[in-house]
Amino acid sequence: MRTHLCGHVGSDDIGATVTVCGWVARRREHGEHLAFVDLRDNSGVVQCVVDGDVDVRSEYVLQITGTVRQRPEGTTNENLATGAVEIGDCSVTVLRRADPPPFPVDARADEVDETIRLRHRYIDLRRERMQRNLRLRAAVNAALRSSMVSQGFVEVETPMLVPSTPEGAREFLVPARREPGSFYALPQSPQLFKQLLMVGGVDRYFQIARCLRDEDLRADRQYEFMQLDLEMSFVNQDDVLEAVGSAVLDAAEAANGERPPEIERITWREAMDRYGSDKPDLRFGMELVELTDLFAATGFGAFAGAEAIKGISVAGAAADIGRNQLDRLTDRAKQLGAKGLVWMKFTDDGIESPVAKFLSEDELSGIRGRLDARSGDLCLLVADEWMTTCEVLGTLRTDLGRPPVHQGPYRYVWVVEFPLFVGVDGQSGRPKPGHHPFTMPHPDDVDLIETDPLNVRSIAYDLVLNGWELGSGSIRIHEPELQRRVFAALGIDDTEAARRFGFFLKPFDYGAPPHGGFAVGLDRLVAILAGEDNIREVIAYPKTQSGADPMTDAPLAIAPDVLEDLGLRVAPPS
RNA sequence: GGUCCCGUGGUGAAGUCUGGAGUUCACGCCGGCCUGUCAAGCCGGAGGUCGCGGGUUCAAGUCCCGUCGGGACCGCCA
Repeated sequence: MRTHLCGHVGSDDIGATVTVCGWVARRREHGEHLAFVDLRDNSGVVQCVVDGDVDVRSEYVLQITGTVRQRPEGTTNENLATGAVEIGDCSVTVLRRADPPPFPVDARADEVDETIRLRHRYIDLRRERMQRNLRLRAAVNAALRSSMVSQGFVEVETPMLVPSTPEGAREFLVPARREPGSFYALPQSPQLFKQLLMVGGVDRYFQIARCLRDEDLRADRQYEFMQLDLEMSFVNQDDVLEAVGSAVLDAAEAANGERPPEIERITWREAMDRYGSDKPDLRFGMELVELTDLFAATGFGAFAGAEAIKGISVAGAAADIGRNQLDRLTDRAKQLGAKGLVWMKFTDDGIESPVAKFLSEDELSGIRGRLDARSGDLCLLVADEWMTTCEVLGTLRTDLGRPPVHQGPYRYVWVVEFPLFVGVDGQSGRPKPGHHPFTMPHPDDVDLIETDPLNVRSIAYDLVLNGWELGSGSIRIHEPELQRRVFAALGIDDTEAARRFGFFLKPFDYGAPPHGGFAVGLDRLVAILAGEDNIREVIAYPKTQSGADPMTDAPLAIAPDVLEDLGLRVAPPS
């Protein structure tokens, strides 16, 4: 139907007769003898000069045949890739008339209510931004797949109808028609299948896998999302990081034409200490500063005996942040679990702070020195348990200092040595698994499993980019004795383990190789590479925060006879 | 489950704090004029349940209560 794509018509084609197809992006009519039609397809826009009486409206679908020619002197359009030429002497075929679109099909739609964009997503997708994002996503996808294949990974598909397991995220359930009352679950990840592929001798598995979790949606979370999922046998942590890292850097290079530097590493403890987050954004400073030792003998009650006292310095913020905002920061700190927030403004006149009078000269000068505070800086201090102090200041750090996601540079970082257990279950009093219960403990800490579980590190690691968690993985336990000890710490005895994980662990007895793996969140990776701060912008048909699709109106009520067939009955609303 | 913000012709906004006629601006749409424009220009026109329901008031887009929808965040996401 066509000889050229609109965006590809150029000076090389001058004199040629071409046929292009596309949508009317804009038209400019100059009476009965002259009109300009900007025709758009996925490659861009080209100006066509048509007779004035052709009935052509916005978004009509046209086939245009004409002759490419240089534009007359002084009429070239620098803002258009094809702006040096135009298609003249056009004959126009209207392939489909179109109603006026509900919103402008150009950059102005960036300001349009997202519900309206999603209701008419097929129109939204015509826009350059959406086309660019979809293509970037496809390029990242292709690069990841190519990288994995070249590294010897085998692409294996795993089922979408899987057994329900009580662990982890809430699952979507699918009724089993042939067995009323029984259900499949949609996989929250291919976790158990990929580990069993290792038992099955696949050695190196990968999949660009769809995962489904029935948890509340966020800017970086959808019910359905994609992961580059992988698992490897006979490997240690370095082998996994190397494989994942080169795939991700290959993809980043494919997306932006520039290969990021090697990915640096930081331990979980250092990330918490310095950035107050297990997903540190390394693009900016404002690091947390250790102050605990300054107050070993303090007379200030709020600081006395605190496990950790830390501070951050917000350069030049003393004048900008008023009392009102400081109160809000204090509220925020309390919401996050801190007992309070101490602020200090360092000015030419000295120190302004509600607690200055409780602190000694040495303490004040110590704070100022450690935080390297200059006149005009605002310092925020928290004294609490170590974890709380770190997390609260880490959140305030990003609240106050974080650049927009599209602002470079890209700072990839591995966060390693996550704790094996995090926190304590309120009911059982037992520690809770940090990653999942099959995660390998750090070899140096194995003896602490029984004596000091909360200080056991694990061979679990995250990949972080500009403060977003891109993915996580671990080396898995493959020996039954070690697995038994970890289960014991979690309060799971042999009977319980067999009941809950038997289908998964029994195969290991037939010969599980040492193995480990990783999963990269594809939507997040693509969003950041595309400069979007919301993964919906890189998903063709995303759902709203309440899980609805304004285009199809899913989810919908189901007819009673269909439910009957599945052996289901809907309970009346309570 | 919770906190905060938003909802006004097809689209984006102003109007809401401090109640007084559906008022205004830009884009789009319809009609007319126009032979070199380019997010064309000029002239004219149409288009509204101010998300929905209730309340206060002589009077509600505006104040109060509820509800629905959207967004950001907390919880949740082993």
